[in-house]
Amino acid sequence: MSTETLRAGKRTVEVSRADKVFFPDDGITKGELAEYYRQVAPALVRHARARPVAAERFPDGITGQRVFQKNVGEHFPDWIRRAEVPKKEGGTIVHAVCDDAATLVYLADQGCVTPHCWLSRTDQLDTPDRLIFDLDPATQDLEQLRLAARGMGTLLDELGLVPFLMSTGSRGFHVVAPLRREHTFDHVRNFARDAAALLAEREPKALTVEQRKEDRGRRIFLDYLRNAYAQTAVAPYSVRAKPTAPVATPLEWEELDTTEPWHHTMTTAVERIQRYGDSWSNFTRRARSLRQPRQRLDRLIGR
DNA sequence: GAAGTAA
DNA sequence: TTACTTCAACGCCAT
DNA sequence: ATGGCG
Ligand SMILES: [Mn+2]
Ligand SMILES: [Mn+2]
Repeated sequence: MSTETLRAGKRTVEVSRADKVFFPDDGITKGELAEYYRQVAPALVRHARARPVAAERFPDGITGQRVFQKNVGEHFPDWIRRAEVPKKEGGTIVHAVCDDAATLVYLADQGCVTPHCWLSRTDQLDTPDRLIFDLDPATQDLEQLRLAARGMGTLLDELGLVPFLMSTGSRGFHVVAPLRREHTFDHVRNFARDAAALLAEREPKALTVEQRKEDRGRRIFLDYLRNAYAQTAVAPYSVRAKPTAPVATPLEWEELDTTEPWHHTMTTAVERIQRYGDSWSNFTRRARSLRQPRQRLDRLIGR
């Protein structure tokens, strides 16, 4: 039954129904999805290693049912690392940990189009090592979107953090800053909320932090709520479940004005990495404490 | 996608 | 064997 | 406590 065998580093992973079409508009198969993850694994894993991962699965392709899976299945092979993580209000979840190419290939075989990673690592689940702003547009206005991303990047830079940019493959961008693991999610989220609210106050017609869609109107939602325990963000270089198979792609800030959020795809992302490497290669080295940024932000908002 | 049950 | 069903998340916030 | 939201 068209089972393919992929070598991924140390492991050999079987991909069942490798010729099953997952992206009907593009003819992309599950086998090609698995092969994609094998190829980008070195770059992807550098950003995802040691993090609990949730799998956004489409067992019958992207036009079929969507499943968001956290617990590893009983049938998962024993070489996939697991982390038993407490839920906020009791109970636990046994997550897979996104540690190597073979795990990504195995998840692809399970129909996982998009892996979603925690913002913290298994050895310190309560203290995130990244701060994320998820810019979600309500319209196709790229001008406003770029203004928002540039504004957030500039603000973080002025506060003493080092912002990085990623196109999500969907409609927006992520602006992400690496952190020293000194603060809890609650503290980081408070900072994120204050920064986002400040920006929204400066551009009230273009930006908002309102949660309810109805209250956002046509404004861009500065989603700071991703900065919470057990919340996730699409992994860099992950594929999105949309026609063209777009890819969440780390960018240079210089590319913001010329790159659409959905520009890169399974095909171009591989070429991009081969030619230019990973735009976030220095991400970890740019980690900063939130202490001074917190004080500077307090001053900016008048405290 | 995997596993269980009914036919 | 095939056909079919079921299951596979959770935290924050506003109300 | 519930529902929207991502
Ligand atoms: Mn199925
Ligand atoms: Mn988003």
